[in-house]
Amino acid sequence: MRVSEFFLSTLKEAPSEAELPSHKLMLRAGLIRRLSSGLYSWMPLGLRVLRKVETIVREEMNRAGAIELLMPAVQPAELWQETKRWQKYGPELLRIKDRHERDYCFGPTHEEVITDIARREIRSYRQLPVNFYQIQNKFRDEIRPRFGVMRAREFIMKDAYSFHPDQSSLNTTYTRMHEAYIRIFSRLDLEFRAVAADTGSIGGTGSHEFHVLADCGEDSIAYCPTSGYAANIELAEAMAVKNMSENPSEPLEKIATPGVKSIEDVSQFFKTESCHAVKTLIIENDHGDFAALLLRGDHELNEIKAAKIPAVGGSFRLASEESVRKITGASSGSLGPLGLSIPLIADRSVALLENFIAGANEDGFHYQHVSFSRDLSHAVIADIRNVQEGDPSPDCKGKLSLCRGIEVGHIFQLGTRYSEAMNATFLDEAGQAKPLVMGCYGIGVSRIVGAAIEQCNDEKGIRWPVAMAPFTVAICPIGLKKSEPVRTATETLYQKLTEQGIEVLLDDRDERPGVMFADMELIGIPYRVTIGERNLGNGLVEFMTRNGESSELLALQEVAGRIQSQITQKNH
RNA sequence: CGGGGUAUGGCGCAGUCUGGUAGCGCGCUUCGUUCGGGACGAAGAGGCCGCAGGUUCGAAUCCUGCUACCCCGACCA
Repeated sequence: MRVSEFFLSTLKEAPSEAELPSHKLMLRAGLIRRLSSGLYSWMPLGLRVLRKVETIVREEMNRAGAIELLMPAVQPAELWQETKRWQKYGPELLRIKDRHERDYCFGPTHEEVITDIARREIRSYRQLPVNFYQIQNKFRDEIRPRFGVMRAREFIMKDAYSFHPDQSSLNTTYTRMHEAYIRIFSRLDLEFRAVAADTGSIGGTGSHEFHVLADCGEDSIAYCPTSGYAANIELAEAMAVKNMSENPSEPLEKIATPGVKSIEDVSQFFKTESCHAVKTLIIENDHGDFAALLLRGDHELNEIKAAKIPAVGGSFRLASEESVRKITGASSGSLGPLGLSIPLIADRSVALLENFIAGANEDGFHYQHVSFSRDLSHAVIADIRNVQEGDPSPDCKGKLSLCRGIEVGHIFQLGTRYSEAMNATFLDEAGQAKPLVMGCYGIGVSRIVGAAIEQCNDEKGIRWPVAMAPFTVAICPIGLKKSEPVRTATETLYQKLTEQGIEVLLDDRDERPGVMFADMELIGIPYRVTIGERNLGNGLVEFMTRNGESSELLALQEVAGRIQSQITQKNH
């Protein structure tokens, strides 16, 4: 491709809408342009990258035995009503009406549509297992779209749905998809991690997420370098941890603590560490039931874990100040577990405490020397906190570390949740109708592009992994208009590389070298060949890699071979 | 949804407090000189100052309402 026949649109300064390095670079390099909040056009250069990602995803899905199809983006409300998700999915579901006032939505995901296809098409166990996938635009009306293409409202997703006669067949496909995902992110040359995950609102029996590691990631990942354990912090099991400095229990004592409210105040007042205090959270669930959650002062509540405790009863929020007063007789800041008549749920680490401080449920008073075993033996003990750096790994083989990740893939074992709701059955060998067992597997294709830049950039711009670069090599001829030898050498090389199937971007603009170099570096082309009269006199051209590791003079005839060997080297 | 901020040419910004013919840098067009790391000179093009009302002889500027976009938050009693 010649720049004169392509469309490059680079900016020296990033538009003020962008904050994140990857977002700024995508705008500066002219990969995307914003239409509206969370809506982006893919410009020609960006589309080439997107297609690269799509191609790798498609190849690996095909290799893993999945079959491509394409479903409508707009879906009728009736299907969503069958699974009750028309109500449950909430405001993220973009609902639209047609001219007859009939309800539709723009699909945020396609379980309903694919299950509808399956119940019409699949009759016999002989047709199973089968795994369908598509690469398609989705729309999710995010609370707060941000980071450009990374949390856009309209985005491109690869979604696959598998159907099985039984769980063991699902397990086989699930494992195969897990392997396919590892191949995909490895081929894309990204630093990533597969982690055990919460199944969230989609539900089901097992789930893994794939995260591209980056500090700006919106997810926290807990992993154990020694055992290989890795899980989303939402799921990672928090083991009970004991305070080393714990003293044997002393008699309960009520202390006047005027103005002492937060855990920080408490530890200052009592001149101790926050791990010797317990915080009491009064929560209210969707049915109006209250409960008290007990956490060590230095620990954080994990809402997802807590919502699964029967005594909590599903999703919840902190109780209002009035409710808190009605239940405890005190205002927040003096709350404690003693004497409460609502269910008590204590974190595992709280249950080991023998000498802690807690509010007295009387404004301006705290207890010290509370003993869990003596005073709170009636409480439910559960894992309701987030793991912390240094916590023991759940497999007892090391200590956990934390890092941030961008979720680019998620696989689920769905079971029969959708097939039962939509009556999607097949006949087994005995002629019995059974619900189809399902799995689903998503990859955020457009998000991968942003995540890759977040991971691969420097002060000059993007540094694409070869696998997703819009072009593999840039040719920058110096004095193309003036110099006959430069022109001849440039055309010869361009022809040769093109014939070899290498994707070349020839900068045939009549620009000064600095402009060409800066642009090619900004848009992140992995290799660059500079052709100028200075070296051409000796039959040489300059070959350079984007990472700056090497810059060398090669004979013109050597270039194609060198690039070819660099690429194959990369693929191993 | 709560809090904060912004809106002036394609991009980045000044001008608003203190009302009086809309400016700077980059980019763009033309010509000339340059040409191995974002050149220089000259001449140009391009703006409903987010939208709607109001105040005023006069509004980018003051007042009211709206819209769009960005950031933080929606765990810590």
